[in-house]
Amino acid sequence: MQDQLSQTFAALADPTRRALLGRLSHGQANVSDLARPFLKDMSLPAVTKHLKVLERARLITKTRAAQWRPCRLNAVALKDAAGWMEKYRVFWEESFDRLDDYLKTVTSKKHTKGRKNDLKK
Amino acid sequence: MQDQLSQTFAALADPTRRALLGRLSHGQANVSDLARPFLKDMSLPAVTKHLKVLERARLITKTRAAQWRPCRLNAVALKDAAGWMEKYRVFWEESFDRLDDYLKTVTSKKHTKGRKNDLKK
DNA sequence: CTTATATAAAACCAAGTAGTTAATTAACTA
DNA sequence: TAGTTAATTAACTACTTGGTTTTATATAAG
Repeated sequence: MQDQLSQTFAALADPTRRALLGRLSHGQANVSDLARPFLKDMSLPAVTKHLKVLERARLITKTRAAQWRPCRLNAVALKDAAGWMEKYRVFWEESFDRLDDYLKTVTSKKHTKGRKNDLKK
Repeated sequence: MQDQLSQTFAALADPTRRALLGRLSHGQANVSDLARPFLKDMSLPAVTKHLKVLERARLITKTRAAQWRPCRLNAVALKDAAGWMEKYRVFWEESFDRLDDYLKTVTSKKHTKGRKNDLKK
């Protein structure tokens, strides 16, 4: 993976990782705390790997305290991802706007060729 | 991939696919129109595959018109993804809030064991 | 009926992902 | 020093991804 935005979205494309972020939104935690809820489903190294993905995507930061590795949420990358999505907000904010936009698209493509199809709309 | 949200984020984790969505935000287009800007970098089947990823993630809808396949943006899945991110908005909205949150986390973990470490903060 | 156009499907490959178990490192504790 | 706890690393496997080239299908146009 190359660019930051792709890395962020890729890191979010996994329910385990999203749950880890959810846990960290309540406060910092070290690896075994974070892993505990998942140990019925997967091993500790699997969680460590997920954390490494989140760390490389700069969604969390890991520090050191004795043998523990406290992790904290880092929301900067989330901000960028949310910023990218903002451009599309207008497309879901009201469904009648989408219809309006659709009609504009159709008419701008067709208006040199007559308006037969307008009957249907 | 399993859940809708993961599928959405995974589909967004590629610059080509994000550019395709960007193009579709200006109006519907068929496959070869969409592919044109990318044909220096990759083949047409590659673009078709990207479109299929977007389609399975329900980010676009493909219809039929003669031998063309007009594609349109479908923002519902984007809405859900943006909705998920909303929970984290508070973590990037102002950096001093993050520091405040951090301090609350630290003190709630340590206040039963004395406050020796508070000197450092 | 033949040919050109638009798109999809098939078969393949290299690289990446998500998991495993086993071994290793590092720090505290007795 | 020996043992325990926390976490990482290594080696391996199965699956997925993103690309390729080649082949096929469907529609339109002569």
